[in-house]
Amino acid sequence: MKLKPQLQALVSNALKRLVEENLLPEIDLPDINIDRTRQKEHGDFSCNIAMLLAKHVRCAPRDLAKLILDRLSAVGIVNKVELAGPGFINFFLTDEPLYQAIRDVISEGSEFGRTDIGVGQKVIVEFVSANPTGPLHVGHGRSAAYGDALARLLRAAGYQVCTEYYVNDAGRQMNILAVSVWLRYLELCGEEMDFPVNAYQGDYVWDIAASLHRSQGDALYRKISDVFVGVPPDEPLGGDRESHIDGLIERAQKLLADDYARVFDQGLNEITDNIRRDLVEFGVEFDRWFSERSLHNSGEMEKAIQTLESGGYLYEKDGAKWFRSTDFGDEKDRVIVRDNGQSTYFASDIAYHLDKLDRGFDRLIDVWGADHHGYVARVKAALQALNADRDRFEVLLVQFAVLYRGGKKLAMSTRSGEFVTLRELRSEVGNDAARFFYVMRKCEQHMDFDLDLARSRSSENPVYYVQYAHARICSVMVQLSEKKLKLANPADAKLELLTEQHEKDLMNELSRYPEVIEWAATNHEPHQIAYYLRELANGFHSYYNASQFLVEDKGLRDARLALIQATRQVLANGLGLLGVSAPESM
RNA sequence: GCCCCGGUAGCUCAGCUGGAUAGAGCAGCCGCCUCCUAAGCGGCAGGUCGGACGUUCGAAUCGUCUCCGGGGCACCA
Repeated sequence: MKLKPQLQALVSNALKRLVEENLLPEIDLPDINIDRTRQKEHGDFSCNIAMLLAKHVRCAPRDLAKLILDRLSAVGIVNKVELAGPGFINFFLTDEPLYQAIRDVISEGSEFGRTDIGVGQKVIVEFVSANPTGPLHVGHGRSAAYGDALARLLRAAGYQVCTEYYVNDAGRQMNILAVSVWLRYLELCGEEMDFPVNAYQGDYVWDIAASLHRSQGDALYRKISDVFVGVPPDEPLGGDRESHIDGLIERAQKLLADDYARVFDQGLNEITDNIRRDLVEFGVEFDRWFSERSLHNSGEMEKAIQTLESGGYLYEKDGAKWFRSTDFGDEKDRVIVRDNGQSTYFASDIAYHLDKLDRGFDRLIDVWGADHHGYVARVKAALQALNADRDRFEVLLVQFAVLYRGGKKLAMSTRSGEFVTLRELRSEVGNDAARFFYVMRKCEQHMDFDLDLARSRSSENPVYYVQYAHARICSVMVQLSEKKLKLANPADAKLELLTEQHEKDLMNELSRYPEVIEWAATNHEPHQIAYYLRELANGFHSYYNASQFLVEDKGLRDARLALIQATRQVLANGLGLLGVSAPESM
């Protein structure tokens, strides 16, 4: 059984006795905090309940602590209890829980650390969901690494987790991509033009146009003079970039008619495939890719709008249909159907989140880029209007990652095609370093991503530190067999032979792992795992430097090997949660 | 102007929902390989926790104000 709940029960029982003895009034007891201590002199765990209650019962904290302390019943794992400082109750434990941790790791293996706080709860985690208008860049990479680690963490905490990528395969941006592809295609056919400012400029557009040209030949060719007929001028000619590109979309749809879908789908499919491959190579696989278009086709979009309409939450203004989101705390009302009859992205977003709720998820978690924070209020507003519990919906905003190379900041912009892609990052620094670096920072923290540091295969690089600990342990086991020695069943090891301080410290770290998972999962903070792993690795490296594992004494040797085997297991489990490999040699 | 995020050691960041003397990595300095991988270990040095006021027995943590940096405020996605 877990340690903290045991100690909580102990304190809780003592408080009940005080109430029975009329030394404490019957009040609502606050949660009893049991914390790991920072310093050894304070024992293993401490409780601050006396200080929290002192004021309510008008009693000096230390006096109250003494009363509680005197009523704590004796429990096997508690060696000693002390009253300390302004009123802390400090628990000193026996070594038994430490040994138990090792036995647990050995018997549970890759399952060690799992907790049950999420059992029975279905949660969907949506992340990345980048528009299929270009390759993933390093910003998406952070969302991918974070979202994936979060999903793994929630699973480890017992939640039933579904991961999903929402594909924006409808809407204006996709039309802009289609036009960009088609214009490049026309250029491949020999036409010349001023490429629109607002079109996608990246080289990948050429690639898509080229494959279109290979498969379709000149079938999609139209005279360039026809294309630009009646289209408002582009920005460089004194016009407006938005109306210019919208005009081109209209012309393309008219001139290509049914063939427009070919161009559109070529762009969509090629980029989506590319994104999917990128993510798979990065170690991120989604349970489902959810198509925005499917919401249009299934009628869910229309249904969502209807529901809002009949609830009286919509009104017409300037030819558009508005949602009264200000009624639910948003700053201003939002358009959901434009005056040209097109529904907005917001409209499909409402339908999408409604769909998630219909699928029976208890909690919806969305991981968005920080630049989307303005959308949180309106989506919550919509869900509330539709009688959904808005608190079941949670958005985690991932702040930007800024790349540095040679101490210089790298500029990025999707539209202009100037960005570092996730693929480039991975090939430069490797998957492991990329994922570890991404996940080392809490998501709401702006991140400076130092490429030189991530790339360096040296001691400066934090990811190797943890991996090295794992590899070192594997290497010890290799040495063991080279010496023709064998480890008996580690479960039978005489752990009481582990008396050195480094050994106790390391065992203590191992016993802490399930608590770290629980904390990290409830707070959606995978970075806690990264920090924990660093501390665990540090505990091991110190031990390694101080003691020899492969000693003559078989009993001691087996005990030490059981300890480092357990350490290896927990390192592997933790790295696995972050999507980082645990190499057997380096 | 309004909203979100950040401001902690030279640099990059943790800091367990308000606790005991604020931590780590890197950079700097000093030590440690006849010994299971030195991608390691130990030590030294380094901080007005942006600032002010407030709440509290107790504040890096909570509240208000303020300064600085990033982002967002579309009939774009």
